[in-house]
Amino acid sequence: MQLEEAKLKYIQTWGSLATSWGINRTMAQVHALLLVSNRPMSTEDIMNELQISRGNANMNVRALIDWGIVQKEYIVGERKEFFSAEKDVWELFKQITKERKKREIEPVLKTLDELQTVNDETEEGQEFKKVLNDLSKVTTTVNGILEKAIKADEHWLLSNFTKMIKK
Amino acid sequence: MQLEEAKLKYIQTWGSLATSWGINRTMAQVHALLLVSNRPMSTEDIMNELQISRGNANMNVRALIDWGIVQKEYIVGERKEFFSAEKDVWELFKQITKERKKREIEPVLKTLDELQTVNDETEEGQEFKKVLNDLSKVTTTVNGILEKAIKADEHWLLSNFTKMIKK
DNA sequence: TTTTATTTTCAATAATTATTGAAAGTTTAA
DNA sequence: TTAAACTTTCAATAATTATTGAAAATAAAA
Repeated sequence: MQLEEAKLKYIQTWGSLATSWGINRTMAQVHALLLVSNRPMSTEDIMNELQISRGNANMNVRALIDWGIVQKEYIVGERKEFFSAEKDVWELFKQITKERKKREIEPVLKTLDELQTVNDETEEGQEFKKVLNDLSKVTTTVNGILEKAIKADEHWLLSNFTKMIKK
Repeated sequence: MQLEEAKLKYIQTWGSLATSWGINRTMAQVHALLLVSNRPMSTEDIMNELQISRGNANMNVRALIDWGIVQKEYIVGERKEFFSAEKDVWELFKQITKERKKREIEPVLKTLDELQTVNDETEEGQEFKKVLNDLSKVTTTVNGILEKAIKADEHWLLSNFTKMIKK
């Protein structure tokens, strides 16, 4: 397979995985493009490569910057802005995890906590509380795993975790 | 807060979390409904509670059964089918993880492997391979964590993992 | 200044995904 | 059998989400 073909396929693959996890396809593709590119790209470059509109390119690049996984780069003698992506994929994974944890999981934990205050002594009420409680426990556990993964470094994760779970 | 109100809020919360992770909102709501219900429910019950059509209720119940997190129940003297959800939320989390791993992550790993065969000795080609390789490593690691989490029991996860990461 | 290059915004539109509802299919009971 | 109860399917439609493109805003150069 040729390099260009492989890059395209990679961009597509990444785009569809993202889609099935609720991430905008273009956003994932822009990111993949910056990841495999060996030089910073301008909005125009991105538009051309992915065949998308200026508005779309701009919005998604901004979103990626918001997520902290794409940076602006200034090139001397150029007026345009250029963009590049963190090449360390583990770092990228951590960033994404961190953001989604904050944006999506933590608010749910908060709501679950609030719901715990329901005052109902019937059997049904008690069962509901039990489900809520279980759910909070699992959500907290998952949140904790993500939290630790974010703080851990790659080496730790690959070695210690593997060692421990094989024990 | 009253029990019924709390249940509704719970169903909504679950529905929107699901949506942001690429899971159909109704599917999550049907599941939440079965989870908080203390008795098996028929398609009609589900239709009424969630105010959705018969087709929608049917399709989503089937999907949940496919995912292995909802079971059919037969009630003596009743001709209709009834449904109930696994009340053990950790079990539920494991099932979902297992399915999504199989359906979504593993195919990506396969594609990434294929792309590794790209034959390009330029610097650009080598960099691309490096990105691919990093990505495979992270994806494999995540896949591994999920794998082990699926096999581990809740107790293990809550105790050993926490212990280890605090070390 | 004024002009030109560049970025951002957002209403209109397109694409995708979810839902309905009625017809067809299936199962059980009379 | 036949009829009634129930389930499944799927084309049509609605709802949601993504994308365009041109106008407005901003920044740099003349």
